Amino acid sequence: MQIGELARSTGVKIETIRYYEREHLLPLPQRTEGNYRLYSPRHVEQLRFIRYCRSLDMSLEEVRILIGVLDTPSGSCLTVNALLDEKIAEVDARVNELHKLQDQLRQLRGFCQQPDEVKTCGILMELNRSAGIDKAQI
Amino acid sequence: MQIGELARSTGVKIETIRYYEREHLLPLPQRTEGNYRLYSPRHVEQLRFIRYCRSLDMSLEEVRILIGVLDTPSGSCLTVNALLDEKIAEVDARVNELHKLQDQLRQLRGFCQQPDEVKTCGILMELNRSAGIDKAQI
DNA sequence: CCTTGACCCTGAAGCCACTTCAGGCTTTTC
DNA sequence: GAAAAGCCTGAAGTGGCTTCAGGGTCAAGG
Repeated sequence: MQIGELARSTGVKIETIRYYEREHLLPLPQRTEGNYRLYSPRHVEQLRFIRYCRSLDMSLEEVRILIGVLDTPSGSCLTVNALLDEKIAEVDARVNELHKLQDQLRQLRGFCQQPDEVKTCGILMELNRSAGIDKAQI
Repeated sequence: MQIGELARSTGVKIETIRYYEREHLLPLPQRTEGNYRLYSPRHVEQLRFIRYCRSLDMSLEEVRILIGVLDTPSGSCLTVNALLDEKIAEVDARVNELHKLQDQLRQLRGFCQQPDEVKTCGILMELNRSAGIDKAQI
């Protein structure tokens, strides 16, 4: 299976596949006589694993760790549990931040209901005001 | 006011201030004979404005747009309203994504309550399984 | 007068996870 | 035999900074 087919069957761009190879996240594939990459089902599996982890917001470094763990089947999975706990905490924190951000943005939006002149636009006035007192608040 | 004082009084790193200057987000400051940057209260104000916008998750490009709008006080603020509406939609979308992510991560975490051997770890098994059927699901 | 230390300067490179680009080779199809 | 589709490499670009190397400036103390 050539790189194009791998790309189509996983939905991952060709350039990204080559990038993962450079980053040692995918094992080196065989090559044809014409120097084209040749992939095995094993590669498909590992690429899907990487993408699924990425869809769970893991960094490539974290994926690298997981792949390392998978490669020593008799070891313990403590690392995996810790990694996941940390990730959960990160996402929770980010959600809380974004909730606050939503409030602020909606409040700000309320300051200008219809298009105004710049100099009297409530949003811009509020942005300037908040920037000014920002330090005092914190 | 030299760059160090500006940094202290706004909580922005010196290197970041110089970076904003390179990016034309801050006007060029005067210089002393010894080539030190000299800032005015106007610079303090604008730097605070930038940081406040950044704290609202705006990109530097968006901040650049807002600064441009502010510099033409007699224009309309339609751009500002549109920008903010878009930003609100983005944040809402991101929050929804993260909520789904939270569910997935917590469910995954449930697959391995106590440290296991790698080959029987529920998390790793589930990661592999989900990666495999991922495409079929979508 | 000289040195120490705090402060400042520039330009370049590093970070992450890719994406894009330039320039060229291989294989298939007409 | 020529065009089109597919593949190759290495380098540079993205955003929003941060870090680094290698200097120059300035006030205070000995």
